[in-house]
Amino acid sequence: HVQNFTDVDDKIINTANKENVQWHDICNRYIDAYFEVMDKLNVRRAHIYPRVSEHIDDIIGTVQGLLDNGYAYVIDGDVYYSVAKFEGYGQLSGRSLDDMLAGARVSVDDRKRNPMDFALWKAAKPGEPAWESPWGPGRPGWHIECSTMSMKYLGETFDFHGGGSDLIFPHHENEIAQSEGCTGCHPFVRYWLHNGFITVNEEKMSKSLGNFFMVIDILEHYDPETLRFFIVSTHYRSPLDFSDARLTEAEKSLQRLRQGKEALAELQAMPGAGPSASSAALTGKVKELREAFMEAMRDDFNTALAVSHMFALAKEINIYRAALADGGAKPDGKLVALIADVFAEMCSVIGVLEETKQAAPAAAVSKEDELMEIIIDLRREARQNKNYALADQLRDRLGQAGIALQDTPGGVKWSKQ
RNA sequence: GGCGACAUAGCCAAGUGGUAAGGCAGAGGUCUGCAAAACCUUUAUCCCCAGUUCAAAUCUGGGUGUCGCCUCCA
Repeated sequence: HVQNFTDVDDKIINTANKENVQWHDICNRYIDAYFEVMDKLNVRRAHIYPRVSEHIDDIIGTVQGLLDNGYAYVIDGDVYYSVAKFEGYGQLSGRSLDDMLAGARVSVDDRKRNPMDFALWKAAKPGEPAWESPWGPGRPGWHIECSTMSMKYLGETFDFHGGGSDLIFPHHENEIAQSEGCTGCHPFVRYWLHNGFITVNEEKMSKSLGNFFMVIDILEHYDPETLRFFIVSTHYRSPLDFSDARLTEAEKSLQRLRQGKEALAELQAMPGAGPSASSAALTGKVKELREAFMEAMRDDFNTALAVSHMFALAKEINIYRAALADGGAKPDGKLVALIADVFAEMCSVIGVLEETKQAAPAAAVSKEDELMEIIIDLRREARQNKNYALADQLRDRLGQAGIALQDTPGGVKWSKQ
């Protein structure tokens, strides 16, 4: 699982110039914040996080390959991709070059052979970071990095490529053209996974519309688990409308599963007995629910359907417990163990109500540890208040003192260098 | 204007040919001194019109509505 960071782009450069800091400081700030939030949401880490700035040579290699194969041309230190040369251009987004030109509202750069041609390499401008290349100093275009880095770590063809559905055109379309044009290998990607938008009041959440809010802000009002459950409650391809009412609803739904888990804990605490006719029937039912859950997940990650089987399991637990209470009987020990396994497995797949990780045995906490904890807390608070200057300052000064901070799934860790 | 997606109960949301999962809210019930909490039960014929089929929410055509892409955001 590879997830890349675009740490070279116009917005970063502009922000760095405005704040009079290095562009990579801006990147580190946001990458840190990203990890912090994803960890809270219980999002598992990818295996590799490549950055554009660390793969310039690879990117130059891809551009050169496209030039060699006749898919690209150089103009004044810029390198452009010639879309007309790539036969399958438009296939992913279901539009032809003619369609695009008919509806185009793009201002035409008459140096380009075709209005739809896009930049692979941009000649350097004053005040911008630049790298040497065979075409002069410059920086990568906006699509090439994804082709280069994904293929470097995953191969010329790989199984899944994700991204928002707004990236289908032109970004993913261009990725295909670049990758297949360079390698001659088809397909570049076997399955595309395009997620729907988060909307606010039925409108796409975006920076340009100004109607966005940040996860860190939402987490001031809702548990990370609630937010996660809310997101999972609909299929990933569908749009998801954000509102307090929806989140409150998710919170209540999740509460129902928590109750089921508590009822299960009660059953586990009771002395077990052997199987009975009714427990045999329930055992079959539980196995069916497990299979149905897995089948839903196998079918293009149908989380909404999968979750419904969790509710069904919770209901069975409640009914079983109630029946035992009425009759004063003991639960079937093997059945209870099965239910616990299945429930835990479902929770693990969905990423909610997981068993809290066994806390490390309370080792002697040194004064140093305590102090660092205070500093890390302060930095977290600064970030939450969007005081990034202070947060960065804290990190930098620790760095000067030879102490490195690192984001990990368990929180921020520190180490002496 | 070009291209595409979607339209299911009060709300959210599964379901790609065979008589509509689930959650929230609502209603009824169990429990409780009352109440709350919790649990159980319960609530739709699938935007409109026409067509294909023994059979359609699911396929086809037309209409209406909503959203998205067509931007150096990647």
